[in-house]
Amino acid sequence: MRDVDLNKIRNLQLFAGMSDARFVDATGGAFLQNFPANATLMYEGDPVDFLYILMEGAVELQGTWKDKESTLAILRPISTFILAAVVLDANALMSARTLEKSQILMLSAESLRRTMNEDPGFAVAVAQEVSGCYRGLVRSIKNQKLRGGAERLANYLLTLQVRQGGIETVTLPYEKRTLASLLGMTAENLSRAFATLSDYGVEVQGSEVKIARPVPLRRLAAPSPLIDNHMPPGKGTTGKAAKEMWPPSERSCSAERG
Amino acid sequence: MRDVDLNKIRNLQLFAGMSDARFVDATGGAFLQNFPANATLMYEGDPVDFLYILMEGAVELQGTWKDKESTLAILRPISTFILAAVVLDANALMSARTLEKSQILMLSAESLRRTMNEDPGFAVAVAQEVSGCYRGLVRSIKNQKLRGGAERLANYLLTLQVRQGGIETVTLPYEKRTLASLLGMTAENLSRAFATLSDYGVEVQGSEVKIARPVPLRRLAAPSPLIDNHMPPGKGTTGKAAKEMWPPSERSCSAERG
DNA sequence: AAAGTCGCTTGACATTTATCAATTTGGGCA
DNA sequence: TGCCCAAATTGATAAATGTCAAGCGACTTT
Repeated sequence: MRDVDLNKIRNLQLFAGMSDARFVDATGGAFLQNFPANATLMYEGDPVDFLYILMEGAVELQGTWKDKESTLAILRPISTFILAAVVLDANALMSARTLEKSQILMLSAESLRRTMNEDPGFAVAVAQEVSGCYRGLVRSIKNQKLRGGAERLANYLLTLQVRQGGIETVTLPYEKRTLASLLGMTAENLSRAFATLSDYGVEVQGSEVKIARPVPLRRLAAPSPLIDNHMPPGKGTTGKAAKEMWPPSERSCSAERG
Repeated sequence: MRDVDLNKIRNLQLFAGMSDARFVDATGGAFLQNFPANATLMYEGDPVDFLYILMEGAVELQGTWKDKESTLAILRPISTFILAAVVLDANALMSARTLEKSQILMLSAESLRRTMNEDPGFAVAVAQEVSGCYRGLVRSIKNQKLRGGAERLANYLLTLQVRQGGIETVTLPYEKRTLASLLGMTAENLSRAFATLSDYGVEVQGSEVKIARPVPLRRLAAPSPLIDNHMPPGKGTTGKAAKEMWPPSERSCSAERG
């Protein structure tokens, strides 16, 4: 295990408050693994022996039922995954596969559970990280149940725009069929949703999407901080918990209750 | 604060490993509140100052967007809610309202966060509880994205049957329009979904639903432990974490990978 | 008991989404 | 460069779901 790799995760919120000695102990059996694109890391139902931390590349979490499958989330570095299963020593509920060549750090689940019991700060950090993931899923369900296809796409584009620094032309970070599955629709319907958004100034060319008229697009999308996380880039790259702590909790929102 | 009430939550997994002294400290500012049916406890977007624990009654968690609303979960005693927001000191992402006359215990969020930092066992218990909630949401999203309306209803009925002890005739625990929203459909479509299931031996009379021919219904529903939690009643009433620890993690599920 | 309310159901219709088939596009590779 | 394959798009059609309106039935209120 190269020190340079461990140092990257040393800065994660998850390990922030930990003493060096305990960090070395917790990451003792860790190893860094390289995977090609489209490698399945784990099938849903599998027992979970490791916490995975994506260092480079991209990982898709998906669910399957009766020959159907759906993408539940797509992760970018640096992200942990299947943390909840590690905490509960339970089987995975989602499959995980790489979308690109990826570098993934694997930490012993058992060591981490032991460390949780020995290091109060670490247990708190884990609780925070899982809480962040939980809130991400709440957003995802609301997005899915309350919005139609074109609305989900419009909001996806606006969120992407924020994450890419607010520029006019955003770049889709993965294939359209993957995006379609993430947005809960077929590839065909994604094409049609893009066509619908052309009335709102969305111009597509390959993976480049120009948001020519943001105002009408925004009116259609109606993004909400209670569904969409528009955290600016660079603010919270150290975990899902940090993403959910932005913006700082505000008092008295009664004016917006409608 | 009556001791008899505190004793009920003393037995929760969440407070299991805690010393009596610290328990008294953590629950210091707690109070038990009675609410009528249809009382809104919290609007989405509100700052969260308390952890809520439902002692009696029923609570609906719902999300709103653009005049649409959807039920995300319905809780029965004894359940905590908005724990993730408490952990992160963030605003609520869901509204909460009572469906029936309810008794709810409210614990100071700040005290709990302090206790997490002081009591390692408690922090671990919180991490486990949130992990259980997280996995419940993963199941919910898979249910929503992978199944059609009639399939969701069929699985709901089968899960209900297990929870009510395996009897032939189950009782719907709340109004059909609420159930419809929970299942992600309109009340009209729920009626039609019940009509569809009549071909599979489902006979409805008011809130009584007779599952006359379980075998064909099961074939349609195709329940999966990776989506549906068929934990038998009485096994894990002490929190969402316990619900997710059942059944015990099994090694080698490769035969079922398909 | 009559009137009214509310939840549920049913039918007709509109909209959305999925499916199937046929091309077209575009990227990787010899 | 040109070939080849997978991805993306488009059209036609089917299935699922939502919407609107009417009616039924149980319950409450007066």
